[in-house]
Amino acid sequence: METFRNERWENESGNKKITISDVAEALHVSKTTVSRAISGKGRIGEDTRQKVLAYIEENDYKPNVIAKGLAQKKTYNIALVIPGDCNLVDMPFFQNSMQGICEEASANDYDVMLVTTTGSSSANLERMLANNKVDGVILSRSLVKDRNVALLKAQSIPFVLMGTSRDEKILQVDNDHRTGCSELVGRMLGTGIAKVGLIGGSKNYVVNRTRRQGYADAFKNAGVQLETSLIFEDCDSSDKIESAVEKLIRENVQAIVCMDDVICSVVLQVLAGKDILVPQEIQTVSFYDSTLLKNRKPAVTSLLFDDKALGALTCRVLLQYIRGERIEAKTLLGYELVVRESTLFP
Amino acid sequence: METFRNERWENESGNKKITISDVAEALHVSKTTVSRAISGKGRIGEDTRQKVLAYIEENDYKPNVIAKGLAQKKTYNIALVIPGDCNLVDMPFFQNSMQGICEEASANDYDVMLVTTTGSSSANLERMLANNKVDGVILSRSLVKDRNVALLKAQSIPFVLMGTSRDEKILQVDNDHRTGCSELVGRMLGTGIAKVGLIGGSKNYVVNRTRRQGYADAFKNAGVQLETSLIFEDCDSSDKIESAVEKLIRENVQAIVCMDDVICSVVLQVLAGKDILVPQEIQTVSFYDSTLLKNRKPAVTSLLFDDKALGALTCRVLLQYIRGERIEAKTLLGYELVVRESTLFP
DNA sequence: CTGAAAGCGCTTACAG
DNA sequence: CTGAAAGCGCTTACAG
Repeated sequence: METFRNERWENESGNKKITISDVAEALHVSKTTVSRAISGKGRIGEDTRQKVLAYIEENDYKPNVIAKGLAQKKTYNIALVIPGDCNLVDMPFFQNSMQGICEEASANDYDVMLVTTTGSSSANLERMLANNKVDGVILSRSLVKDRNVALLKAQSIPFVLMGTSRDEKILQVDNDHRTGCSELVGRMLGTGIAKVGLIGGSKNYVVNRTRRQGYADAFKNAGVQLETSLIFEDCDSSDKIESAVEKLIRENVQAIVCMDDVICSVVLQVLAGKDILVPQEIQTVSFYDSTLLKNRKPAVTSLLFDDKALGALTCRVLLQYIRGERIEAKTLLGYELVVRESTLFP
Repeated sequence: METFRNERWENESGNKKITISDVAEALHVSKTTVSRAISGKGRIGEDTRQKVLAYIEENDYKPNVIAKGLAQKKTYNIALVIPGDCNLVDMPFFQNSMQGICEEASANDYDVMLVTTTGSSSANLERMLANNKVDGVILSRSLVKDRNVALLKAQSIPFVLMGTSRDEKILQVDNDHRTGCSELVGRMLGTGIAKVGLIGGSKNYVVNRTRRQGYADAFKNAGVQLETSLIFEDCDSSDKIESAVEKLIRENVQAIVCMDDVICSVVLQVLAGKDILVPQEIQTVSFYDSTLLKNRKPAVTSLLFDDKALGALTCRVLLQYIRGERIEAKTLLGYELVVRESTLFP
C-alpha cells in the first residue's frame, strides 16, 4: 500500500515567496513607498510608482493578504451561510447563487468562506464569527424564525439576507417572487378561469409565504374571489401532495399552481396516472424553474429567475455596506415568465 | 426609499475584542505565558495555566486566528473547488459532501473557502492560491483532463482529490464506484440474463469511466461475454438517451443499467411511453441514488453512497497531510446496494 | 515626495 | 517554569 507524506521543507528554497521587504531592498526604497505604490494611497512620485509597479510585475510579487488584513483590521473574507440539509429542489438555487457570489467576491479581491448550518445548530457560524475570519456574511433563504439572523444581529457584524424577511431592519436582496407569482397566476385568471388551486411547500420558509402572497395578489387584482379551500400548504411529502391533487380534482379545478418543481413533478405524475390531460383538462404551472422538470412532458410554464445574478448582486451590496456606503435596504430582482406546453395562455 | 449605512465606529466601544495583551496585563503575566497556556506548547506551571484558562473562559477571550496564522505561516483555511457549472444530478453530491467537509474542518478549527471554476477557467483558483489564503485544497470530481490538477501540482500546495484519477501521484479519496457498479450488475447477471444494456454520461468525467469499468468487471466475473453494441456512452442530452433506449429495445435487452439518475429518469419515461413494463419486461437500475428519482414509480434499485462521510474523510486526509502525517495514497469508501421495485432480484 | 518607526495580535527561539 | 524581544508581512500616522 503506497503512502504519502508532505515534505514541504524540501522545496522551500525553490518557491520562497517574495515579500514587500525584498521589493523595497531591491529597489533601494522603503517598504512604505512600495506599499503606497501598490495601494495608491498617499503621495508618491509617478516615476517611483512606475518603477515599483514594474518590478512587482516582473518578479511576480503578490502582497500577503493576511498580513495586509491584520494591519488594516480586515479579513477580505465574507461568509456564505447555507443550509446543510436543503432538499433537491433548492439545490440549483444555492449552486447558482453561490457561483455569482464567488465571482463577484473574487472580482473585488474578496474570498468567500462556506458555513453550513442545520435547522437545529448554528455552531459552525458561531465558531466562524468568534474567530473573526470574516468582514461580513451572506445569509441565504431564511426561515420564518431564523436563529442565524438573531446571532448576526447580536454580533453587530455586517450581513445581508439573500432572500426576504419582514424584519425591515435587515438588509435584503431577493428575486421578486411575489410580483412574478402574481403575474403568472394573473395570466391564468385572465383566460377566464377562476378555479385555480395552489399546492405549496413548508410555510417555514419565507419564500413560500411570499409566493403565496403573489398568488393572493393576482386574485385581488383580477377581482376574483379567492377560495381558501383550493389552497394546500405545508405539502412537504409526496403523500401530502398526492392527497392535495386528489382533493383539487374533486373540486373540479381548471388549473393547479405548484410552488416549486418537486411539487409540480409529483402533480404531473398523479395527473398522468389518472389519465387527466395537461393542459387540456387541467393547466399546470410551477413557480420556479429549476431544470428539475427539464425532461418532463409536457414542458411546464413557469417563472425563470437569474440566481447567479442574484448572488452577484447580494455580494456587491454586502461589500458596499462593509465599505460604509449608503445603500438601499431592500433590492428586488426581475424574472422572466416562460410560457410552455402546460398552459393554454393566448 | 429607506437606505442603510454601516457605522461601526459608533458601537466600537461596545464590543471591542479583548486581545492576548489584555489578558496578560490583567493577570500580571507575559503574553508568552498566556500563549503557552492556550496552545499547550512549552513548559508552564499547572497553576498559572489554570489561572489563565479560567480568565479566558470567564472573559470570553478568543485568540485572533488571523494573527496566529501570520506568526505561524499558516492560514487555518482550506479551499474547496467545485464546478460552477455542474448539472442537476451532481448537485446532491456536492451539497452533501460540502457539509461533511465543513463539519470536519470546523471540528479541527479550520475553515473552508469556496472556489468555483468552470471548464474553461480556473481564474478564481489561481487568485486564491496567489493570495496565500489557504493551507491546502480539496478538488472534487475531476475531469479526465483537469487543468486544476495541473495548477495545483505546479504550486506544490497540498491537495487531495475527492474523486478518482489514474495519476497515482495525487492523493485520492473516493466512493468505491467500481466495486459497487460491478456488484450491482453482477446481481443482474446472476439472475441468468445476459443482455444488459448500459447508458452512460459524458466520458469527460472520470467517475463515468470508473462506473463503466465496474460494469465490465461484472461481465468478466460472471464469465459472460460483454457486447459493446449494448453500451451507449456520452449520452448528455435527452435526445441521445432516448435514441439509446430505442436501440436497446430493438436489441431485446432484458435490463438497462443507467449511470446516473437523470439518465434513469429519461429511460423510465421512454419505457412508460411505450407501455413497456418495468421490471417485468425490462429491469432497470441506476448507479447512483440522488433522491432525484425518489418520487418516481417504480422505485429504482440503485447504489447508495454516503457523500457526507466522503466529504468528512477527504477533509481529514487533507488535514493530516498538511500536518505532515503519513497517509495512504488512495482511500475508497463503501456503499449500500438498495434493491427496489425496478428489478427482479431473488 | 519619502522614510523610520510603531503597530496589527499572535508565536517562538533564546536566555534566565 | 517564565519573560523580553524579535519576527510574521503588511499599513499608516508622523516627521521631514
